[in-house]
Amino acid sequence: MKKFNRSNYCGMFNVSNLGETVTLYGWVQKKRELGKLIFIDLRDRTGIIQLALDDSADENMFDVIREIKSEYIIEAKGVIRERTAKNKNIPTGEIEVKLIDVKILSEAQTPPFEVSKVSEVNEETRLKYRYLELRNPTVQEKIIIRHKIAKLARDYFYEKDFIEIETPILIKSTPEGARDYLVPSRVFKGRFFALPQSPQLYKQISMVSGFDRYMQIARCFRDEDLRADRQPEFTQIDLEASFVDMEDIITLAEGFIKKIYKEILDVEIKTPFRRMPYSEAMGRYGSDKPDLRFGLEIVSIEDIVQNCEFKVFAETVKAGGAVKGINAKGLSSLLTRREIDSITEEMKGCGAKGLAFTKINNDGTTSSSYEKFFTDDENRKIRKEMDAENGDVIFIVADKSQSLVQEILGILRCRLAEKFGLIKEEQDDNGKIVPNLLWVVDFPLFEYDCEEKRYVAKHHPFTSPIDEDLEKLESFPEQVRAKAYDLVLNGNEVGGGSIRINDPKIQNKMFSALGFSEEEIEKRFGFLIEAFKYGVPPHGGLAFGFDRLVMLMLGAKSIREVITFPKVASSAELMTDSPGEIDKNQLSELGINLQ
RNA sequence: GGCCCGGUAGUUCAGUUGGUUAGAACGCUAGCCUGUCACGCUAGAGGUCGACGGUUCGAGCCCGUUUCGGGUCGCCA
Repeated sequence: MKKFNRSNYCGMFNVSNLGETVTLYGWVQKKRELGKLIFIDLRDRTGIIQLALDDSADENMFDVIREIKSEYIIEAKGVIRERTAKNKNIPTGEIEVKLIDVKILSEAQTPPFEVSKVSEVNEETRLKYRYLELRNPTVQEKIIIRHKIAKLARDYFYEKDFIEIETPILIKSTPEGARDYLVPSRVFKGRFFALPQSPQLYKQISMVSGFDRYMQIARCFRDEDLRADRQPEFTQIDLEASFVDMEDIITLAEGFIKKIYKEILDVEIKTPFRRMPYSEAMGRYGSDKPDLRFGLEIVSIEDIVQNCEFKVFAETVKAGGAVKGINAKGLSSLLTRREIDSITEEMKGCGAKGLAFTKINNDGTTSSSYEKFFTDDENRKIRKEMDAENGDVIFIVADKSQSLVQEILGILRCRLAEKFGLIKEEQDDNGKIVPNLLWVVDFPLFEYDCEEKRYVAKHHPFTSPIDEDLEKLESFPEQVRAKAYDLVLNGNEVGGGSIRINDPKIQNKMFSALGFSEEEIEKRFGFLIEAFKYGVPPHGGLAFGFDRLVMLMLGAKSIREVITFPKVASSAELMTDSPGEIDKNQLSELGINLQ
């Protein structure tokens, strides 16, 4: 057996290598047999190169080549030569390798689908054979770009003197926020570790320790239901720094986003990014992560309808509720009655009591679910307020909950934009699509939890209030704004953080506003409070949702595309069939008895 | 937990008002083929129509249940 050494990767050769004798390793993408002339497309992670065998080769070579099938892994030795017939569709299409020797390194069963055609295959099948799907260059490229962004993150933050610190995966459960994944303790029967939802407390402790600037590409876990952009385990680019304010963190983050877009996509992003207070985002777009690439802003019509004959609207306003709408500009010809009905049903599914509409056709005729209850004057005013003209469709939602009305209209505007292609992408000077970036700021510090009947931290309990709102912390907690900031990219939350509390008095007020007892504080966060007693620098940080960021940069439809081994909606992993069953001995060792 | 969509050869799909033996393409197998690159030609194998139950003389098709996958609302400090 000859000892071969790899010359280079398949995709790295071109006409400058003519005449070179090379040794290649790769996967057989395709074999084309034309009698005594045989071609093989050999694939590795850099591309494809054609191997050629003609009757100048000896009979043994033909015997080996005839054995070779799709996805066999081979070692091929040959000479680079110019092709007789060139293929302009592939980068190596000018050249081919005239085979001198070939060896099968691994045979392969016929794969359940063709690696080159994975885009046509059902996702369930692809995920079961994820390793085959990942052989596809387009699929593989996303994982490689993910790697490149991770490298850029390390380069960028290392350069700025951030220290990468690993924090534990087995931690203490602090049941606030998302559901924890739990890990039973063998030694302490009946007690459990939790997997971190984020390294939040550890990164703050590392500030107490004086590391000053922390970064970690951290795996996080949340036992909640999945979405197209949400997995139960995901990765954050996690940051924390001491002696900084919100502006420092925002500038730092903007520099990072600018860098990765430039390096990966050659897109020029302008800084600073736009900022918008939470109240404005909710009021105009019905979302704390508004997509500003299209209009359809929310319009309030409480003033117009408060004294109208239509009781649903008038009484809602009298009860302190909201009546608001959006104008689906120019969509009347696309929004058939059936379409409107189906949208109405969908909005009901989101919690709307109903969805009132007025469709103004291009010829000026209208159909409306509510105009008959209003005077001509009132209808005129509503249309004027909505800026409605021929070709438009007005949608109105009424509810005693202001925020529900906003949120429903927020969902509606996104659905309409998506369905009817209303999104207008901005381009940079080179015609490349620029993402729409936005900081949402001035978040409320608290939000009221109807189920628990108490205030809960909107961000987390260590988020600092805005200085000027401090005095309201006890009197009007719902009015207190936080030094928190979320980064929104094309209507997706891709990062968020805050300046933390480092004054024990404020922290205590925060806890009491949250209704925590002394014992609860001690039990949940005792170690952090204790640590802070020994001195804590002013600090704050931010975490980017790494998977989501990669997904959006690559225009992927699902976060699963940028995670090498993702989970499906039920949170199962199809390739390994996890979670798996545990045998009785393992369970009894842990002191666990299943019902 | 709610709502919506889907499951038919290995893969992607078609399958008429419910009616004989469920089709096509790609892939696969065998044979032929010296410039292919979506190679071509010939022949062939391959199906518990997701599962269970019901209606019917008869079910891939209708009904119910269930399972798996996708989307979404709730949820995700």
